[in-house]
Amino acid sequence: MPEGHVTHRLARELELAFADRPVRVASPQGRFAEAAALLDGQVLTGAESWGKNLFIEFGAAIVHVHLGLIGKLRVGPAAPPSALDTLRLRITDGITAAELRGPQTCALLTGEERAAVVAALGPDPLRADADPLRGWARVTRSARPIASLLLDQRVAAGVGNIFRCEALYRQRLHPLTPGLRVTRRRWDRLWGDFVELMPPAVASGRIDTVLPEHTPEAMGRPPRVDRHGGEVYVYRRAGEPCLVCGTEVSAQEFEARRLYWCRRCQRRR
DNA sequence: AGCTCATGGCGAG
DNA sequence: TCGCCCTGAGCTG
Repeated sequence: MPEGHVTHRLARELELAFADRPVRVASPQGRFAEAAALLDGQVLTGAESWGKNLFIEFGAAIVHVHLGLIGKLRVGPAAPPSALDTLRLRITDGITAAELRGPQTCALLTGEERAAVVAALGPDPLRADADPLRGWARVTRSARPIASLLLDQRVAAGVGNIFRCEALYRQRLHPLTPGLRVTRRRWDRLWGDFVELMPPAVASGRIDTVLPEHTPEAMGRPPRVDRHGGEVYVYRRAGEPCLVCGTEVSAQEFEARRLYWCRRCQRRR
């Protein structure tokens, strides 16, 4: 579920539903029970996201949520919760309810601790104050492959496997290109793709990366949308024809994640 | 009913 | 580099 667009979207949804109102807070599963009891009945003062981290604020007390690979936070009309054994956190005002399951992190933080989490992150393309040069500084002095660097949250906070594969495709960059061989111009364009693609993903809840001239319809093929809901060039399309050149999309395990690319459009150099 | 995999990240070795 | 954590959807049988 979770690249940066998801957590930013959730922050918006939480603010819209609960900001400046007292809420009921509970942890039916029990693992967050002590903190939940402390926050129950308090005013939810705001919600903010930084990369893949979500901060839900109750005055000075901050709930830090990181969904990890399988975590989900669903915000919707309040209804009796099911599967209480996995329900880590529930926030409700009686009208709307937010239900958190399977997070990698759900912890109560002080402002200072939150600042430390943020300080460990690189620039977030979804934040207006992001400085892409901080990411560039790491890329240009690293021999690590660009595919590895793009998942490093110190390089670009909030970028995950879909945005990584898709931005590399859009810039026709081979995933294993060493960072120090990536030119400044190419980095600017990669960053530009994140800045261009991520805000619409926050708004829509899906990741769309395909240019109008390359959509399956434009190429005379049936529409093809990934399970995550978006239209993409290579992500999870192994063996299918590249939308631009028709070559079978390649896939390979790389650093415990699946990497997708077109060996013809993204040549090594 | 069971198995596999997933848009992450951590710590041990 | 690997194993591990967390949950549930989408397959296979």
